[in-house]
Amino acid sequence: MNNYTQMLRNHNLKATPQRLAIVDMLYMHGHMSIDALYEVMIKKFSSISLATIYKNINLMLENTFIQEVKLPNYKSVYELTKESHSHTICEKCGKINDIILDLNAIVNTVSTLKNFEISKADLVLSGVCKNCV
Amino acid sequence: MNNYTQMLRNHNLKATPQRLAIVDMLYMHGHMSIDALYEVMIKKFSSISLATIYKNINLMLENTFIQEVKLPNYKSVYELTKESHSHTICEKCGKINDIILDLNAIVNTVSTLKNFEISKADLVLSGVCKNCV
DNA sequence: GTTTAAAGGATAAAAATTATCTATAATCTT
DNA sequence: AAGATTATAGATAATTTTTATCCTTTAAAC
Ligand SMILES: [Mn+2]
Ligand SMILES: [Mn+2]
Ligand SMILES: [Zn+2]
Ligand SMILES: [Zn+2]
Repeated sequence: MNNYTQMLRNHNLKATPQRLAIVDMLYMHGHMSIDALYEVMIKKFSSISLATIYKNINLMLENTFIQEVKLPNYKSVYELTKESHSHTICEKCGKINDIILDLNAIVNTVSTLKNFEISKADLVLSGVCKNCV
Repeated sequence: MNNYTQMLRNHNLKATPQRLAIVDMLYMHGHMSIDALYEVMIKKFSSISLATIYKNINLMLENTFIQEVKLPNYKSVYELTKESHSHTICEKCGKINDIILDLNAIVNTVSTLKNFEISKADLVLSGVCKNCV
């Protein structure tokens, strides 16, 4: 019994094959839109319903198993929750990459300057990746 | 003839009252969702169609008169294009604020480190504003 | 004022997301 | 291991969001 099975059960969620496959796909592909997820899932479960994808994505979001990443000009993608990080997205090829950046300086500046208690910083850097120049 | 009239005409867009009102509302309110915009517009134009809002928002986005701001847990809001800036959003009251931050250090780091040519940096800081602590 | 091209409003259509319902499968209990 | 219990998958409908179409009106050019 793998750790995602256990993790799901700890939240009173049944470890169904569909659910574990979603987690698996997100683990393998990194960032996936609803459509992309449905496309790969239908190959494994020929009769899976799109509603099942939505229901599970929303459930996993509520339980913070996964995170939504909102991107300029693109549809949202979803990823397994991991260490807080930023994203780059290539405007040419659409490739999304994780990047761990130290935003403490900025966060602290804003906290003191604006008296704003920051709990989360979402940063997306758009541009052109090295493969597309 | 105000400057937005001229600006629209320069892009071969007719300066209709509806269009100018949208610009006006965005100027006054700062950041508005489609729904919020429709709500205030219907007060001025009792028979305005929601389609008109969508059509104009999309048109103005294409012409970069306005920008879309994607926020975690909220619907997108739109604002007049101005100097590049970041946003704070209060998780308690939903208030969105502009904040001008120097992201050059980070942008440069990523550019050289990852060979990624950055054209835009979208940063949203979520937390609790001073009025909501 | 007349012309013409674009835009507004009404409405339908399409796309995206959520809700409902029932059979089934996962987990719990014994 | 068998039976009881409960959540969930899948089918489908409903709702919500966004876009397209069509015709009339209006802004801008002449
Ligand atoms: Mn990521
Ligand atoms: Mn802003
Ligand atoms: Zn690329
Ligand atoms: Zn607040």
